[in-house]
Amino acid sequence: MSNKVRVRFCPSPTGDPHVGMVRTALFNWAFAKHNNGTFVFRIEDTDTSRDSEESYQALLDSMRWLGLNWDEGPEVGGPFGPYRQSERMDIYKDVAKKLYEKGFAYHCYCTQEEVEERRKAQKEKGQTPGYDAHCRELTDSQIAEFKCKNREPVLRFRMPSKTISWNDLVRGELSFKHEHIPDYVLVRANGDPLYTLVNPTDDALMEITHVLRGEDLLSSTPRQIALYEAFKEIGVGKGITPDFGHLPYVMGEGNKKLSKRDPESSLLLYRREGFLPEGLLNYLALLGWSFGNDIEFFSMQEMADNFEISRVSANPARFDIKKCTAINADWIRKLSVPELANRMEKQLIDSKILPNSPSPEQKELLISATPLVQERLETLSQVPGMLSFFFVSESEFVVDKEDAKNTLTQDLLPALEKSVKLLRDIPEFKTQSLHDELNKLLVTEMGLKPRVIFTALRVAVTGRKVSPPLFESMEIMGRDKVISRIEKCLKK
RNA sequence: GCCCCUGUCGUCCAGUGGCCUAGGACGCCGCCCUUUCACGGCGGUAACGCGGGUUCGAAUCCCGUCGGGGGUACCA
Repeated sequence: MSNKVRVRFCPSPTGDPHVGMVRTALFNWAFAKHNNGTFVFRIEDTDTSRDSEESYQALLDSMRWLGLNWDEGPEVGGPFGPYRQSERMDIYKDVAKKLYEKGFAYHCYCTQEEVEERRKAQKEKGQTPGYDAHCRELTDSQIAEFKCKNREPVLRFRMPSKTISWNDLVRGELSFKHEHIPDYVLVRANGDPLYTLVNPTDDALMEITHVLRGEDLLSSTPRQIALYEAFKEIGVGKGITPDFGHLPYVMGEGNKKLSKRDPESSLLLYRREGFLPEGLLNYLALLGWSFGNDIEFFSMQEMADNFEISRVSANPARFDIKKCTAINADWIRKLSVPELANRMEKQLIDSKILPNSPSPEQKELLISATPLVQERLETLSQVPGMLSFFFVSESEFVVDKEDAKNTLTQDLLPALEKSVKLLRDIPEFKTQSLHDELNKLLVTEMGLKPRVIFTALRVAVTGRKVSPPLFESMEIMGRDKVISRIEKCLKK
């Protein structure tokens, strides 16, 4: 069991969770499940200036909403905890010390300005800019001199002079020459450990075997691999370097990476807009991965069963809201009626159309209305607009002005009057007989166009041109409500 | 500038030397169904960035070129 797959998802709690992040989490999750491995959830909150408790909570909440359950991590625990980096500072301090003592890292006294200036000079000469190893071999007297100037050193990693290559899980063989990977900072002058140190440290300590992360981390991989080799020497972790796989970007409109700042990248937005976690995840899975056949509609479990990392594409994918919506609509249609009704209920409560605890009658009404809208919903946010007419009281009910224009016209009033009479007398207030009788009266006898008169009735009864099927809606509402609404129109 | 990644319909994905006159999905257009809108059904639209090779044969291999993205931090 020692070669068990262990992967991690390790976001920073800064700002709202976004869809690119979800995609990364999903692929890690699927990879873990597929390989019967462990999915570790770790919080990288070492940057106190940017992290917030609020984001942290939003992160956990989002992961739970999506159903991306973790085997180890916050609130779940596990043998490698704690899983929040802010609680692991002593560990990093210790690793940094070992690195320094064994000569894998050194103190660098250069100021940021000095480094920047030399970088500029390198650029002008057409060289790869980067730290020039200035402080690699300082003498004691040089160090003493810096100390006199009250300079606090940063801790820099001593990159080995060799080409570093690895077989990327999604991109294949990759290699970087040592002159392009300068010595980099592990610990700030003020003592704060950086991502460059804490991320590999925790991966090593948590015995992570596969690192699946965004393409943006691609260029930092060689330095991490070198760090792992040092870890092996100083006994941090089990001495294994994980396999790396770099996932392509999720792009927004145009050609830019979907960043946290883009509103359309916020997971919360999609949640608010009434996307189902199933639908969103299904769509995100398609961004960079496929079964290899033409199947595009699948559950997370099916994805996990079939997830091959080698099938992940390396090219960036644009997030297409239209397709995401289409898949979401498929998922809505796939839900069972009680399940959909349940989710719609939440939506209706949130938009104040239903009270916090709906009455049994309201619940029943919702259940019977659900099949009528199931195939016309794309997102849950459309529910209130489509169903409110069922629930509002007669005094609150209003006909949409725009929709009434050109549909509820003067010349149709006689027909509506006759309809009311018919509705009052019809023995069976059921879909079929309503359809038959109204059709007979209005179309056959009065010679009206079905399209015209039924649209008028629809607007009168539901308040909208677009609504659940008319006769079904009438049956569900019941005789009194239907008649009262038509009469209301007649009075005007 | 330097380094790295990447390049098939508008978008996402399929395609790893002949099954490709390039397939599916979303979008868009048209038709059918129909009491509106949808749903569903049917059909259409539309792509291998470019130039050289290699080969009997290339979207698939090689070289070049152009384009897109990222990195080049005491960010991640």
